[in-house]
Amino acid sequence: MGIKDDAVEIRAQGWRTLAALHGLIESSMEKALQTEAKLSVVEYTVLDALARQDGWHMRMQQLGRATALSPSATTRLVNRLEDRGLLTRILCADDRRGIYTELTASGSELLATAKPIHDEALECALAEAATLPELAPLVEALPQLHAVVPAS
Amino acid sequence: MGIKDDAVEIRAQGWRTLAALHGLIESSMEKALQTEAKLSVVEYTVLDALARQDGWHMRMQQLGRATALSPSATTRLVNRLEDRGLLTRILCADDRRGIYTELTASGSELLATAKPIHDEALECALAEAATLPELAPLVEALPQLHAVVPAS
DNA sequence: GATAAATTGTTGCACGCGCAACTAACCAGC
DNA sequence: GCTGGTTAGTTGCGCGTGCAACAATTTATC
Repeated sequence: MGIKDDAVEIRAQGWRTLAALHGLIESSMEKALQTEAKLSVVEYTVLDALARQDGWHMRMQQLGRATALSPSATTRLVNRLEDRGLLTRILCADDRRGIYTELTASGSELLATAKPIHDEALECALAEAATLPELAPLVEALPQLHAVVPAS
Repeated sequence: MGIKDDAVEIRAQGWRTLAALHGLIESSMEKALQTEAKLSVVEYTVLDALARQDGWHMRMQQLGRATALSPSATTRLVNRLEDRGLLTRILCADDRRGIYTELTASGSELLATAKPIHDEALECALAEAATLPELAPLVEALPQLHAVVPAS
């Protein structure tokens, strides 16, 4: 039974580390994006996700899953961004319940100016986290997750 | 310059994975703890952190850092838990600005009943995440972070 | 084709959060 | 001891979020 308890404790420890690093990055990135681009982290996430689809449309539900947000929060998030002219709703023809969203020109423009801010805040937060002994292992493990397969 | 861009993109990818996994775990654990123990995730985190100090006292500020919460949120979080009789404020004598918090008996009791719920929700969420190809690598990397050094 | 069931997205409401401004207590320097 | 500056914790306020209930559309069953 000791072995099983160990597994539980190891998972809990990993989760605490994950949550701590997430909180550190998110809060510092939130401030940077908010003051320099008038964007919250989730708003940036949406713009970035839409841009990454590149011409492909995303439904509200996919947006909700990509941001871990409830349907209602997704609705209002899209409302805010639409009111600012950063994206547009597109009723899709084959399923009239569904709603696609698409970046506008000023949306991709704002994303382009926000990306360097996002990237720098991320690098900065990771550097700070690397100095904390309980977070350093996770910081070092992150880049190795999606290791590039050496070109053949 | 391509190399530097790669590093930025790899960091961003790691951050997206981290955020996605965090959101998945947090939202599923939130529901479990909320319905079965009337506790939010942060509230559980506080009780757990206090219990882990085991007799040692924590200041509000430390609590705020442990939960990545603002000072005001920390105050109200402690208020809620104190109103429910789960912890008590203790004015500390040598610095009369500082406030220590301590688990009450019913606080540790509730924590004891909530821990299995927390652990099971975590295991369940990790299992689900392991089935998603973009999250699986991080799920597998987590337990290895604080690897036990083989006894010499 | 009509009805039931499931799915998609939107609104009313209460609640927890961060920011800014504030009070209280400590800590220089003199 | 008193003044200026810093730190710890608390409140007012606006805002974003989840939950539950809802309207609109699709899909299944007969």
